[in-house]
Amino acid sequence: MSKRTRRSLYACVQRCQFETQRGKTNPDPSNRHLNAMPVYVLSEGAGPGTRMPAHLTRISIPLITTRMDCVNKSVKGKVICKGPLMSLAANDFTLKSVIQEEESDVLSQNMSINIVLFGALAEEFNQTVSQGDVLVASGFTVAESSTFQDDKMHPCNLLLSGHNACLYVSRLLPPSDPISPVANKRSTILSTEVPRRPKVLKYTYVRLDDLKPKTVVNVYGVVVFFKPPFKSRGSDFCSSLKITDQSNQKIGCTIFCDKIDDHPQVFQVGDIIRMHRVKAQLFNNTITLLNTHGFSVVTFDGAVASAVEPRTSSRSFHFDQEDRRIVGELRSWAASQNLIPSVPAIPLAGVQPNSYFDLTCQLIAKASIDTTCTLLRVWDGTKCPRALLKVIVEPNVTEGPSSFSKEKENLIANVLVYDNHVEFARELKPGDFLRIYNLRAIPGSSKVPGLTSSQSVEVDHLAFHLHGGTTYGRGIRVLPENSPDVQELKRSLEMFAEDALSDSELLEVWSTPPEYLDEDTADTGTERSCDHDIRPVKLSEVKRCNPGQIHHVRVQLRSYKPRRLHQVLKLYCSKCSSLLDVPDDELVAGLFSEACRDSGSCAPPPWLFSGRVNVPRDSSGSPNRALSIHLSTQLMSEGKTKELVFLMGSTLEETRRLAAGYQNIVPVRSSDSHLALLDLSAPFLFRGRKRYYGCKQCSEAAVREPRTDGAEVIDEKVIAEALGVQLLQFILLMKLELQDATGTLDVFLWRDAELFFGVSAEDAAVDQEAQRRIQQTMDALCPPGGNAGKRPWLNVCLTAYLGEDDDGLNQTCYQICHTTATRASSTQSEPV
DNA sequence: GCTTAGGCTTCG
Repeated sequence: MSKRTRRSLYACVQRCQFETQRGKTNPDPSNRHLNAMPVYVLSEGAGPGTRMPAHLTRISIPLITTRMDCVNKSVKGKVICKGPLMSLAANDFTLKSVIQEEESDVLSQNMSINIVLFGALAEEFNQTVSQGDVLVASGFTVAESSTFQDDKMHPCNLLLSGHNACLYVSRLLPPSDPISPVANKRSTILSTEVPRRPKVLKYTYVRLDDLKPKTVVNVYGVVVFFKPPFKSRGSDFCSSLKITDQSNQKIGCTIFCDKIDDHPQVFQVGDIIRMHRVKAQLFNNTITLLNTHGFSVVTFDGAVASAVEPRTSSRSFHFDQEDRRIVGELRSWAASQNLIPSVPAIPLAGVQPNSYFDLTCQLIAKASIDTTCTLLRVWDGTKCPRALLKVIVEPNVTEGPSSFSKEKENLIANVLVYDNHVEFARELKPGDFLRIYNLRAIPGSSKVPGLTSSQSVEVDHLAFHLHGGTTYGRGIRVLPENSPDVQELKRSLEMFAEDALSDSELLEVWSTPPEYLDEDTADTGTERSCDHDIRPVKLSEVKRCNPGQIHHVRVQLRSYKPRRLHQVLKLYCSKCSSLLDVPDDELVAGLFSEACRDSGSCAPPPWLFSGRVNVPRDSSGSPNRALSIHLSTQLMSEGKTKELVFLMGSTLEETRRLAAGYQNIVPVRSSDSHLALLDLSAPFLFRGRKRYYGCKQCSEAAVREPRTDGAEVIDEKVIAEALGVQLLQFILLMKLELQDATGTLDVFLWRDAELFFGVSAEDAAVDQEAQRRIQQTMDALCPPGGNAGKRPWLNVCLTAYLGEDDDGLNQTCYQICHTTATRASSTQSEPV
């Protein structure tokens, strides 16, 4: 923007304020052109809100209705369309524009709305507002949209005219103009208006080859070795670390703190660590670092692609763009140095006998065997191909459930922890997520306490031992709920959620301890299923806390989005974390007909047998077509002709019909005379009514033969792996507005959405019953058109975490976890 | 308030 335009805008603001001061109210629309109605242009770079009147309550565009009370309400959106200034009469104008609510994470219909401006406001809007600007409107009225039938946009229009109408406009500062007058002006305002702002501390970090003995410094480094906190002979826990940086110096660090929470949250080699106030000291002629008074530590995941999320128990810590930069540089440097171990974490399914490995798992139950040995019963959702050691213990010494279904029993590993780890294990609770470091898999071990004589003759089983001592970083860490590893683990454990919900044994693990249940549970719509030992707090208190904490709240559901429940369903890539809408049938059908066009002749690979199949007719009597199919000769020889076919030249509808007769259908096309998969926007696999999608970014898709190893079930995972497809996961994503006496809070429901609804996202994609259940749950928690009195009170567990807003700035986000909607008793048609 | 550990497998 030029200086000149800006001056005129400021003039406009002043003039508008002048008009406001005169306090004229002019309800007569014929006079509206006489008034200059305010278009306030806010400081560039700052969002609207910086100088917005505090009495305005923002209302979300999808929630606008003609029945709403518009007094003191505001609406915010980006100008996505600006119509021409139209003349109604001499000196009277109107202008139509479309604004859209900017919600990148939650999409809903009705995110855009027409706004119609009249009189001088239309003129000013025409002169000062551009497409792309973000504006906040207030003093509007709501009318039915006459164009709703045609544009399908929003059933309402916003009308802005008269004295009360007001627009606040903001636009971003062009990055190429860093010393523009506005930028200068802003900084002047800041320094004069806020002179007592606390001085921003600037931390300096010493490179690891620049450490001088007896100095107290701040350092950054990449962890190349660590021992999780262990009890020292003194009064503290001790963490032992070795870190390095671009100087390639490797420096040992020893941290003593009496609380484990204050120790560095290092979970794996490659993590990035920042320490403030550590002392360099000579020991054996080598520099080591020790924590000193005022010590603080923050750690980060070391993966180049992961979010820069500080891990700390500190309630306040300094973290800015400079830190972000340093972490990024250390990550890329570490990646180039191969510092991150090639075998990061091994699931139970991948354990090799006689190996040492780190296991990420959930503790299901534990039992003391004797003073030097404790049994931890854990699972990670994968099945170890070897028979596992069985340990029999008395039910009365077991904490957590003592018996399980056969299916689950097969997934449970018995871990025996010895000596110093026994004390640590005492603090663990069933349900905890753990990483056990340097666990050893021992084949055929027979001399185990608690073994029955009949089992001791079994020699082909694997035993897991955590030997005494701390060498090689041996130990156990409780992983925080928000760690990506835990989230991934939970996703795999959720595969067994159906068992879990019906298993009485899990109720033992998960049920809320009775002392924390509220008295009036009759009216609650949700139940917490976590075992956090914390008291419920008010939303205002939640907002005052730093991210990284868990809160229990008692709230009502004020609103939610998206309102259209099919939009709740998303596709998620666990590798690159991208989130996609599920493609609609029209788009998919288009991709199929496009693929039909290039289904010319091609030479299939030798492992495929080619044939033709007749498509079952549909009721409309469409022509009977024969399509090319290809079957794996290996599977054919095993008589499994229905298990997997590659189908060419079919329409979406035909594929859908054929899917009734084949377990797995992979649609293919001809590309440069060889077989290829369709564009990955289309499902790469049809399994009955279920469709599976792959990530475009993370897949290297090609038609390859699945390794089936005889008995193995051919499912979407086996096929995705064979085809080089990174399988996208169905997830449910919603944004809920919670409310209690102290205010409202926007929270996400995502990670535990399946638990919340008792419905799997995959089922929600195909099963009307599952969809109905989600709808009924939301209707029960937030009755449509109902008043606040009808909304049940909900007991909710919230996790606060650090996320990034659209501008890459840190923002505290909230997520509902460990919470289940109770089967609504208020809805009549609830299935049993 | 002071000390603790200061890597480097394996009894069970």
